[in-house]
Amino acid sequence: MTEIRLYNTKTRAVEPLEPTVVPGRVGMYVCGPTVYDRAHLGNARPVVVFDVLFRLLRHVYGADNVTYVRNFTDVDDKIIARAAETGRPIDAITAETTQWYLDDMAALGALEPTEMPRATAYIPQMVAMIEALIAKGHAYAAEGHVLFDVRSYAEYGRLSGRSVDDMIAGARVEVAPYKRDPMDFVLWKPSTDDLPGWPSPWGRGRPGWHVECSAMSYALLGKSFDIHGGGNDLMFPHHENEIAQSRCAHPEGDFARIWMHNEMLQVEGKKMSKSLGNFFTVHDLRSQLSGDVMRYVLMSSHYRAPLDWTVSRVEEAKVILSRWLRLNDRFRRASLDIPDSFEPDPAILAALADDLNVPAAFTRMHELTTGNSADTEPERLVQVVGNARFLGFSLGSGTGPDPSCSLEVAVDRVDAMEERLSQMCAEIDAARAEKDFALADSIRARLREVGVDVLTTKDGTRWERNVDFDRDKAETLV
RNA sequence: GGCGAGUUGGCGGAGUGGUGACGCAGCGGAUUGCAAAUCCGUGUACAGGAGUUCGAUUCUCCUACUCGCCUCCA
Repeated sequence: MTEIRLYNTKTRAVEPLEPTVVPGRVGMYVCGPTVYDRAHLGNARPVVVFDVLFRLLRHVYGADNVTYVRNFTDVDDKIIARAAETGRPIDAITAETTQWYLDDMAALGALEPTEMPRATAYIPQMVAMIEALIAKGHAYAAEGHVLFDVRSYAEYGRLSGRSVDDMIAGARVEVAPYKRDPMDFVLWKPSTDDLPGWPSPWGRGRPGWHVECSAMSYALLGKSFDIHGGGNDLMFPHHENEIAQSRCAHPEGDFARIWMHNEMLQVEGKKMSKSLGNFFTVHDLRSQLSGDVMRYVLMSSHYRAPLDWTVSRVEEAKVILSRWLRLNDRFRRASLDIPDSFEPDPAILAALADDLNVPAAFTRMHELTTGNSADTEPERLVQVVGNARFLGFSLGSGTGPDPSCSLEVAVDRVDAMEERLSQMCAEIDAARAEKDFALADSIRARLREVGVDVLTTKDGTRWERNVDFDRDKAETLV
């Protein structure tokens, strides 16, 4: 069995994944979105990173032996603020945003996690956890709030390498009169009648930011599980607080054994922000780029290194994806299939198992997709398409500015369109035979326009889609 | 101020104690009506300094610079 090695933030070292909580089974929790707005590119990075890991885990341990939990935080002050701004009900905002998120992440080729719990469905579990923390002397109620007592947990700050005293010295903490220590954080806060709230021993209120993840991971994965992931900006305070809550509420468990953090995404060398005008949502980009191109860019540097999203990288990704797509067209033309027994390339598996070295996996893809190997064409095409799919690329089934339509619908539409494309290639051949190059070029230009490459071969003209293929435009040729 | 990450050829980006991936771009060639695609060929890179070593881009220290977190954030 492939040994998977992962960098553990907790120990600052790469270590083997040893699924021993439940032997042979892996539990993974990744912090999901707070649903109040469209997912941006930065939100997409961890989704893709942990999707690659999820795919690897499913391959190594078997799909039924991997539980991947990614939550939706649907109670939060940002959501309340959004409701106030727009005058819309909170439920409508969270439901809509949740669906947007699922659509956008699917476009990026991300598999749905095994479990996608919503925070509001776990309020009783949160209350129970808070009660346990109070009972064990790790939390206290004050003025309708319940706060976690950071001084009661000696290891507080260990994950992020900070000490409580240092952080207080940093002095950028909110000092509320009801806090025993400035670093204490809120587990529960009171809600006025106009705010979302649930009954609790401390009055009507709502959970603080961090408890939901502790409560949901405990409910779905238990007191110990293998992997916890998220962006490295969550390391402090979010993950630190999760650890404190979970370890104090369930001291008999380990909570997460391996902590993984992806580095931040930047845009053209700067932090993505609305004020800099370099802020992009996945939804925005989907009108210009295929999900595969976005996925490729997001996978093109190691997850623990910063990723700079730039125009030139997008262009480079298009070149690569076009090549893969052309090979995929040949694969389809040859009526090939990926056999059930298909095994991903050993070099790709080894690269991914080595702390998700996706760039090294791409190197192998480059070897498979370039160079002269005409004598092994069918085999090679199966390798290319099989491995690309393993890495989460849809190769055309989701390509084009409208990747959202279902595969089944797409197949029928594509068949009629493909016939037309072949017909146009025949027209080019006829024109060239009569040396009517102007006509041949004009037909070629029309094909290019919809994102189809025209290949001049000894056996006549052929078409292959490139990454700019636009299904809707191609339909107009029929 | 505290904590952390990083600095590899024009660009992107792996990796290694012993002449140094891979991709994009460029250049040359094949092919082509011209292209595109494809194929073949082509690269004086490891921030600076000191040290360890037979030998360092790879280990150690220092300097410079960049970036992130410490506040909502993936």
